[in-house]
Amino acid sequence: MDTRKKVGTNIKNKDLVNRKRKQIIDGAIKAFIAKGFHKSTVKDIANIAGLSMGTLYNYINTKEDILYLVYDYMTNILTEEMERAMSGIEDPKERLRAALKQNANTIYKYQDIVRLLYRESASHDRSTLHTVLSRETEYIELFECLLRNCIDAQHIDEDHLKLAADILAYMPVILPLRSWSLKRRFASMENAKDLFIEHLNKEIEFILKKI
Amino acid sequence: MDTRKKVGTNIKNKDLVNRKRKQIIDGAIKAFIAKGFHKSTVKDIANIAGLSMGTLYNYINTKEDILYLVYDYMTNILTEEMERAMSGIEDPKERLRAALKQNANTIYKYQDIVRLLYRESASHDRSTLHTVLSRETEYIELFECLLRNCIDAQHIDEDHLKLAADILAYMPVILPLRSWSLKRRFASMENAKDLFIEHLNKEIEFILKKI
Amino acid sequence: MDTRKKVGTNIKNKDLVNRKRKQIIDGAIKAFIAKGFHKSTVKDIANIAGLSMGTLYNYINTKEDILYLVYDYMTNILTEEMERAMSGIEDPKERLRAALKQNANTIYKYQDIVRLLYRESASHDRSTLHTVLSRETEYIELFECLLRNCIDAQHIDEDHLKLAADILAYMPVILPLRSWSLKRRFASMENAKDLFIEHLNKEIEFILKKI
Amino acid sequence: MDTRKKVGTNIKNKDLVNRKRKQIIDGAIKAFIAKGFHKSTVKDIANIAGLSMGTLYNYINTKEDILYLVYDYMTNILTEEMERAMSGIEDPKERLRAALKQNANTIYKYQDIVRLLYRESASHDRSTLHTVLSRETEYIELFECLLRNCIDAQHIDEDHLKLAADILAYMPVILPLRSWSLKRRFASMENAKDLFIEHLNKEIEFILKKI
DNA sequence: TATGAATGAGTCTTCATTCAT
DNA sequence: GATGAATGAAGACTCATTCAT
Repeated sequence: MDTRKKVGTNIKNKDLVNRKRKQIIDGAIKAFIAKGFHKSTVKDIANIAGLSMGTLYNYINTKEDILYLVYDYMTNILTEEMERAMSGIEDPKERLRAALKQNANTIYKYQDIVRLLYRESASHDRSTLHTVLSRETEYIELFECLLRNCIDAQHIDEDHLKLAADILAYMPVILPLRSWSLKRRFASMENAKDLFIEHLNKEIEFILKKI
Repeated sequence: MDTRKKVGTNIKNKDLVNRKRKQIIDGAIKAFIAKGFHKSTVKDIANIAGLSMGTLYNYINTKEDILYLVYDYMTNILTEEMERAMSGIEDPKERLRAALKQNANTIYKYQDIVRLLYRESASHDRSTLHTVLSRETEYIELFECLLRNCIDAQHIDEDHLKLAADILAYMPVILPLRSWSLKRRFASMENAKDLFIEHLNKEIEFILKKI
Repeated sequence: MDTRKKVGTNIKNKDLVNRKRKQIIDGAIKAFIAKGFHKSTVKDIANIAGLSMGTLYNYINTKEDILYLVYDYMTNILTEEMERAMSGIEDPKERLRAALKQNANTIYKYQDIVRLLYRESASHDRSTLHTVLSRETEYIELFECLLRNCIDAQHIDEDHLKLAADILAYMPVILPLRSWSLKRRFASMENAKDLFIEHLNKEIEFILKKI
Repeated sequence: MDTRKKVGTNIKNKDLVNRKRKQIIDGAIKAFIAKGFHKSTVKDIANIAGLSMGTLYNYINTKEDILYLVYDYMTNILTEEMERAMSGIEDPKERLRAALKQNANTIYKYQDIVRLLYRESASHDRSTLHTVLSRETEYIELFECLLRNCIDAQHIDEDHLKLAADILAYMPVILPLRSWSLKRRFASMENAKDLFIEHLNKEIEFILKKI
């Protein structure tokens, strides 16, 4: 599975590429959050990123590349934060707990970006979309693996295990996707998030029993 | 709260408006599923709907109106199907079960449209977005009401009740939003859906205990 | 010179045609004054006139016909009012005075329409434009004739006579064309008009001497 | 009073903006004279100006901006030519004479543009129209000032002074607005213009006496 | 490498006119 | 004669991408 995609550039200096791309990503996130992908023009993005159009296009090939850079950036954060949260923990159940909690927290912290990426998932071109979906599956399988380690191998019901992984990985996305109603129905978004993590903890217990 | 929006038209004959709009909705759904909202031109939509551009514009004011018509259509289906599923059932718990099951089944049946509407939710103009989000909240409150009837009034923890409603209403959306990975990770989408509904049933039990 | 133009119609009944056309003219004037010729749609005009589009088009062939109907209506008023004002007056100088005064007063009274017709004079189609300009010349020649009767035939300087006619016919158009600044620079438009007519009277004297 | 309007542009290089706008103005004048403002498409204008549509739109925001650019161009010419004509002249009456003569000559020289601007004055958007009318008033006040200097302050009748300014500023517009009939009624347009200026000279004398 | 002006295909929307009922 | 729905050509404007400097 090809779960990475190379974005083309004219520039030789790798370091420079990384620095400028970070600038592009930051600008794009601001632009996309403000206006969405389609309503943000490449010029908007360049302006917010503090680059000229020509320079911007030295580091990408198409507007869609920018969306992918943001996607890649966010996915890396999610993965890294989760690994950081689990590092040093040995107990499988504790690892699972730590991973899920961190996952929810990261999604909450970056909710604007996550919401954006979900909404704009149809804006990737066909080949990028494949990469994105593959990477999503990879991410779910990570939870599947964590779950598997918590259960006696003989008793595993594969289907239930997979569904559990899917559901656990997916649920925190409620925070960005329903933030509007959550904000209105709870004291604050923070409050909703805390209640949700509390619920998630019980859910883990419940789910492990059912597999 | 204004949870409906009137779409403007030049046409006086109300019946005709309804008939033609159904045609527009059907065409738009096909077009949007094939290419997404932005990549579908108004001409595409008109052609697929079997109308001329001029005629199409006699029944709407802007391209975004078309998206709203689709949204309205789908929301009505969800509500009506749910009401149909509960009709005749008295027991609160059975009503809840029936509603949730039907909700999941409808979302599954119309997964292409639901996925579409989630993805294009950023394409509504500001005022329409407000309508859409208000209506979503209204929908969640419906589940809140169903849950409330299952629980002894004295023991209700309002926050947990609300969160439960949010989660239950939201969970089936996993079917359209993660269909790609579900398809790949399970025998079939149908299979994933059945497993999911099975899980949902247990989840109800679990959640009712926790409130 | 063809100083009239026939506007086509499907309708046989002449009386009906006249009645409906008056309705169209009234509606069109309201529409044109409010939005100008180009920004008024045929539908606007039909609505204001209290007709359906289909009916409207039974009495005209093109949108430009409507403008011509208004033009024709206004030109007839100008001519008739002037004739009425002169009727019974024998003395050439008095006839001239009466004509010029009435001309200014009519232009003032219908300033919105006159302004409109001047502004939209480029909107007539080529052949209609010819009619309009011919009719304008005819109108100026009317003043030429009135002037001629005031002067001893032997002393007439043809060029000065013609210029005098042009200027006298043209000057009152200052009222609609500069109404904006006149309103701001004088106590009222009415006041500006009175001053103007006063000036015109002296001007006649002055001009007659110079010819 | 805000008698200038800034037209928006994407281009940073001010010099370039001025050069390209002159090109646009020249092209627009040709197009508008040939077909009028409404019948000239933006593409027509761009083509005649030797620009691509995209480039054209880098120097303006709307089609109406083009009309305003032409208006601004013509108004500047009128003002500058008049100032040039008066420069070095001290005697108030001679200054007035020089100004009025130059005004008539400039209007005659640019009669196509002046006619155009009068006809299309309704095509400006609301806020631009205000600018245009304010600037017109400013222009009239210039004549008012010149007249005032010719008269003994004690004897000034303000109303007559203002009306005189209005009339003198307005009269030469007869040349473009009635050019069609003037051409037909006089040996040539040139001839009509000369007769008109001769008349204007006598008119000045007459008017100064009456104030 | 950086810049920003140039490009023109592509899109939404309008509206004068026609025509079936 | 009256109605109003249907039509589609036409036009203003946008914007991703390129390229000369």
